[in-house]
Amino acid sequence: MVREHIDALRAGLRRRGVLDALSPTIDRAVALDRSRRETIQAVEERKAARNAVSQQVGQRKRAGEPADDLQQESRALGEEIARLDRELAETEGALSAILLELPNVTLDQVPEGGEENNAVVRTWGIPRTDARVAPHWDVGTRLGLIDFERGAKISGSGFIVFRKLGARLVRSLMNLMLDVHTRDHGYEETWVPVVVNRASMTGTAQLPKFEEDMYALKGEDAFLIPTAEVPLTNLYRDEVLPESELPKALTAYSPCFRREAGAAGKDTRGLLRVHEFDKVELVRYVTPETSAEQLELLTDHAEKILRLLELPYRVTRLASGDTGFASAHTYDLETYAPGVGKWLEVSSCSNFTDFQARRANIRYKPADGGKPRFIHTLNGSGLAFPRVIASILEHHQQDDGSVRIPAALSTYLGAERLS
RNA sequence: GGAGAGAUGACCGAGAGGCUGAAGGUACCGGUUUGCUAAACCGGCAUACGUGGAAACGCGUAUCGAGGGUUCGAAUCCCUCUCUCUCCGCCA
Repeated sequence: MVREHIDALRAGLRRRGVLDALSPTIDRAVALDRSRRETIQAVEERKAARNAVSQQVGQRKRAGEPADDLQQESRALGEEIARLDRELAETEGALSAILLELPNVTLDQVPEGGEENNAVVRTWGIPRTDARVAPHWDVGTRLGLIDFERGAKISGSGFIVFRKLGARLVRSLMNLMLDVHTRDHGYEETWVPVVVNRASMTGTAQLPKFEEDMYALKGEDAFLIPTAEVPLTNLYRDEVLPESELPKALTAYSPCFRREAGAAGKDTRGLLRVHEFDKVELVRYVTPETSAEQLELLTDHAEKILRLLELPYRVTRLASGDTGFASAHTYDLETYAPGVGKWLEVSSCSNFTDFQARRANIRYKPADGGKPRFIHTLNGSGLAFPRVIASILEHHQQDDGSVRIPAALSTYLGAERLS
């Protein structure tokens, strides 16, 4: 597959700005692929010969004739086959290891270059610019909604305890988001395990590249999910779906676990970067022809939540170099938090094209009866809670220090104001 | 956690070292025929990789849960693992 698209792959890597680093790797993959095919030919030739000889042995035995010479010949072939098979396994192992290290190729509308080329495609609402807004950790603590100290005590820094209306706020966000996505946007509600096996982590491409970023279970080859994308996308791993079931839209609430190794000191204050957080995730399984428009749809579903929460936001199209490893096209949704004076990423909506589908082997049977094809997968947060909470506590903060709760949320929370 | 049973094509289900890519049936597709909310008969009906070919298709290899082993030869024998079912234990 890579063999036929080698030029597209090189161009894609160049747009990400990683071609120079990965060029030798590609050369190696091409060489391994050639070697693989040569070895296959050699080994299959010998297997064909062995099969023929073994047939003759069987015939002679049935006829009561000795077959020692043929058995000798076959044994010799068998030894060669064993040697070539080992060689083949090594080559294929090396090749697939390389292929797992190669990122997805971004789509044409994605700008080249790094972060500096990210482009805001639209905005909604008006960010507050007054300097009188307190940061969310102050408000949250003062109103008794968040207990940072005890979270750190029982679990470590980056683990949050929500209390009273703060805890209820978390539950309200979950209900609001799930209700909107299932009722208004047609997603199937699911509830998934937060522990998954290695195959699932590989299927959505968290592995092998990002193993150090995740929590692994001791004594088992299992991990805590960094996002519900993992169980939701792996739900149909190794399956063939009828085209009539597409697009298939799934949503799930889940806690998400991230070690955030190497992120110490960067945006870590308060709720901005925590090790365990809650999120409602959106996943879509679609046909290749529709994935571009489906990304627009999914992104709008996520934006809808921000509008209901009356939080100003902007949508950014990530440049190639800033687009995630597995993604071909990503929109980031950021809401403005005036207390910390930052745009907070609350959702990342991506089209993975067939990148995950190849790894997870998810296909669909075309309605016209053709051969199964890889589907395209998309996902996005709809939304991640902590930064949304930070934004609510800051953007909706009143002069008297209380926090106004927008109407869509107050029905769930049972309160129109936090004070 | 302990004991036992099992895993074969879309599905059901045979096979118990070579003649099995795999009987038979169901479903599905094409055809014939009987004139009718259908039956009978005939034919077709896996995937992947490699290779040849413009293509139709041909050839080779692999695949009977997964991986290893025994053997000239494994769906069939041995080992490990995974999953399912039954019983016991434990538990929200």
